[in-house]
Amino acid sequence: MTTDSRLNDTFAALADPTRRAILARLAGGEAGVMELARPFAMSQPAISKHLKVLERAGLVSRGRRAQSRPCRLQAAPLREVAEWTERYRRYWQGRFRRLDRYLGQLQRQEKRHGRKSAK
Amino acid sequence: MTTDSRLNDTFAALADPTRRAILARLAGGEAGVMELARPFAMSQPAISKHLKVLERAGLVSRGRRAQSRPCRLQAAPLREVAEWTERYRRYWQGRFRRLDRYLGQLQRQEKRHGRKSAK
DNA sequence: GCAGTAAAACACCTATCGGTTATATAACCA
DNA sequence: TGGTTATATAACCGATAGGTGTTTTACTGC
Repeated sequence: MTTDSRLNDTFAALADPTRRAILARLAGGEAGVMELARPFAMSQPAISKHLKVLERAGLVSRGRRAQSRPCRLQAAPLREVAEWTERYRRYWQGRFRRLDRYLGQLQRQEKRHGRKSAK
Repeated sequence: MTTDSRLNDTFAALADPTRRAILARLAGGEAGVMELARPFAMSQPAISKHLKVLERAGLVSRGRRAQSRPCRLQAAPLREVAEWTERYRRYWQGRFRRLDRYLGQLQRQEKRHGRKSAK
């Protein structure tokens, strides 16, 4: 498993709002499937599937505690996401002013004699 | 468009290695579709589709320059990703030692009188 | 052993994804 | 005009994602 292929799974897992909400909930402590499912208008099997996706991505791990199989957050893959994103930080920060001005210029040109207003 | 729904598109766009490679290439400066397609064993329409996904996510914008429609990186959505990820930083860093010990304990218990070895 | 409960597994459906080939469009050049 | 180049669009395809309802499995407590 390369970092790159792990990023595939991680990003894919994070692309669903239900799954992000589950992670947010788990940030407050471990929880069982029923408990995780409660806030959602969704069946228990659906939540189990989401959990499996999160588990494959290494974002949650599971234990056993009576009949419950509590999930807990595993944040390591998020570190990889943060590291990947970091490489682009300078592009959204105020550096590259010269480039920004140039690009802004292009954009204005485009607007001026370009698209006739998309809806 | 809420931040949350934008994150859906952004994460989904980033979940594909071809698209991440395109972004990496664009970090070095703008490029046309043909140029972006060259390194991949993939047809030009496939690349155009990937670009449309990136464009919908606001990660690239496009100009016009003779017959070419040069793409350039728009990093703003990546900032949102970074900000979202940041909320979990403490979970992958060395803090929460107390919690970690507790969880490790649970895990050991689980191993001791748990699953009879899964395959 | 039996009843109850949490979760998983199974079978199924539909929509979307990621690719293809073929064709259309748009801008430039002769 | 007609040809060339760059890109987009359309139609199609197989695989997978994300749901559903129903059925098992695994554990607990009597």
